[in-house]
Amino acid sequence: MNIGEAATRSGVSAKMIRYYESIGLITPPARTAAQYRVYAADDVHTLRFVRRSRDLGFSLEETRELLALWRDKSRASADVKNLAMAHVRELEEKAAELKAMADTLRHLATHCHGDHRPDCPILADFAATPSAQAKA
Amino acid sequence: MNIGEAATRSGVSAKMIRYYESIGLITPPARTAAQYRVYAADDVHTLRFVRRSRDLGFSLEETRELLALWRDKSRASADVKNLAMAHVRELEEKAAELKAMADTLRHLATHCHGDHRPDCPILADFAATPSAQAKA
DNA sequence: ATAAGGTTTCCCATCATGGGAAGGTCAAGG
DNA sequence: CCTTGACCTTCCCATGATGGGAAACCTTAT
Repeated sequence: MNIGEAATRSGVSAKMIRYYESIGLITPPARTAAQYRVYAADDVHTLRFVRRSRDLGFSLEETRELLALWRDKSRASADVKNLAMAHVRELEEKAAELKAMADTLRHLATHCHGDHRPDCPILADFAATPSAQAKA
Repeated sequence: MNIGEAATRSGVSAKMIRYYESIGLITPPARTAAQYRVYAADDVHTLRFVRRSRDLGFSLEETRELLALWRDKSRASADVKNLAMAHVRELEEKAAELKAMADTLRHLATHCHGDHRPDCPILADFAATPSAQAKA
């Protein structure tokens, strides 16, 4: 199948498939006489794997490791679990950070009248010295 | 004061100060005969404002709007509040997304032995067809 | 034969930040 | 007066993952 079909089937854009190939994440497929890339069903599996990994927030470098583990039939499941749990912690940290920002801002907003008057504690906080600021 | 001192006092790197100037976020300061940028105390306030805005997850474009509102003494606080609350919702959405990813992954990991054996439901899920996957 | 649509490579843009080079400047101390 | 070191200047490049688009080529169906 051509790259377009592989893209549709895997949910990875053709643009990204070429990019993944260029950085060595996936192996270059065969080519037709006219240089068209030709993919097999198995390549679509790999692409779906990558897609899934990306959807779960793994970077391409992490995805590369996961792919290697996936292909290594003799790897220990502990290796996979460690990588996954480390990632879980990162995700949870980032989520907590965003939540903290939202909480700070929401708190500031509750003290803002939100009417036609100009004075607003949100901007006042932004302009204040760091020591006097609401904690993020 | 020179850019270095402004950077230290505001918590914005000299590199970023120059960048903010280049994109018109902040106004170009005066220069010495030798082309050194000269900042006033007020410029440091502005930089701190930007820093604070960034720390709370606003993009530079959003920061630009906030700065404009800050400087516009006649703006309605409702405008600020609307902008802030829209951002709060964005932050909370992103946080929820990350949390969902973490939950999915954590769930998959609980079913992974995490020992020397090779079989691992995490990778199995990654390789599965989308319809059969744990929900993110 | 021609048109439509797929494919190729290549370059550019995003967003916010950092790194580093090559060169100019300033202040302190010998 | 000159050197040294710490600043400053501009300019270019890199990141990470993705998209946009151009110019050229291929394929397939009419």
